[in-house]
Amino acid sequence: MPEGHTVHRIARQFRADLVGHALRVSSPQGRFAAGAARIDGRRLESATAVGKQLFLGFEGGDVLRVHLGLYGAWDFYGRVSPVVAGQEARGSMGAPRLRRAVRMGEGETALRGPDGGAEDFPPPPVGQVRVRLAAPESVADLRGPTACEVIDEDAAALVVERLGPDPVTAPDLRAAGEVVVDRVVARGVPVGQLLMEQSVVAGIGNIYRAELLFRARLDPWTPGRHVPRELVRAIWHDWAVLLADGIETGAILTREDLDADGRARALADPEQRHWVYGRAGLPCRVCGTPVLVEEMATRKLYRCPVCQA
DNA sequence: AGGTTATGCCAAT
DNA sequence: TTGGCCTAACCTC
Repeated sequence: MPEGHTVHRIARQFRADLVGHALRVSSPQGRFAAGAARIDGRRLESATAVGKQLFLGFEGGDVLRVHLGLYGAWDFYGRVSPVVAGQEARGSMGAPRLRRAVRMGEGETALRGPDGGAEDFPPPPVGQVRVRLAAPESVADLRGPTACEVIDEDAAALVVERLGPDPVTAPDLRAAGEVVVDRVVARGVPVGQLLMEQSVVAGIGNIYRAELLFRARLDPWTPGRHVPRELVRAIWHDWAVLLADGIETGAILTREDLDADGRARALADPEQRHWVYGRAGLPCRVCGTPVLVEEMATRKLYRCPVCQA
């Protein structure tokens, strides 16, 4: 269940271990057989993330576009290089998975199953694998995506055009922020809903939405046009900060009140990572008022009714 | 074994 | 606004 930070980490993993190699592309599950055949044997030239979308550019111009949706994930096997300096590599990215990466040698990892037994390489596909991308030393398996298709470069550019700015890919952070401000204040829709609209700003999901609004002490139900431009600007820059941190750590940790030790504890314990997300009924960490959970456009919305008044 | 839930999004109504 | 997609973990029974 990825928000923007996960997809950027996946793009990094591809750049570290698969870009530059001719890939064997298959669809063990069978549902993507035609698409796989189209790019099988070609060299992977690029891997880029914009918002929650991943674009894998192949020799010849075709692009594999992948969106993980609610429960998609990539599993990496074989050589799984650290994505962030000094950080152990992980074998699974996306929805929570039982399998975990285990260090094997200099920057090398292999996956172990729940039984702890090492698997051989390349491992037989387990379960519903939509696509397997295989380089000589590294394999990436995709399961449960909401979108997985081969398109040409023009179509890929069109998808990106329809997305709002992403702090990682925006050429000018400040200018991109003004685009987001204009799009938010032009609408009467609640700001909590607008932050989740990928055409307004790309990459924010339900957790970052709840946490950004708490950090801004802003009521999610405030209509976009009633939010001061300066406050939208601040939220955009805060999003850039949280996204960069999420890419580094691989976790959504939004508690700016924690010191280094507190951060380390929160990274190990998901219950300590957030201000309000997933804390319905628990006391607000600032004022003690029970955190509210409501529905907003079919998604759960968490907020403190006192701090975010 | 079966039901529920999830960090998402689209088409149909 | 509703239902569907699609996968796996995490309950409860």
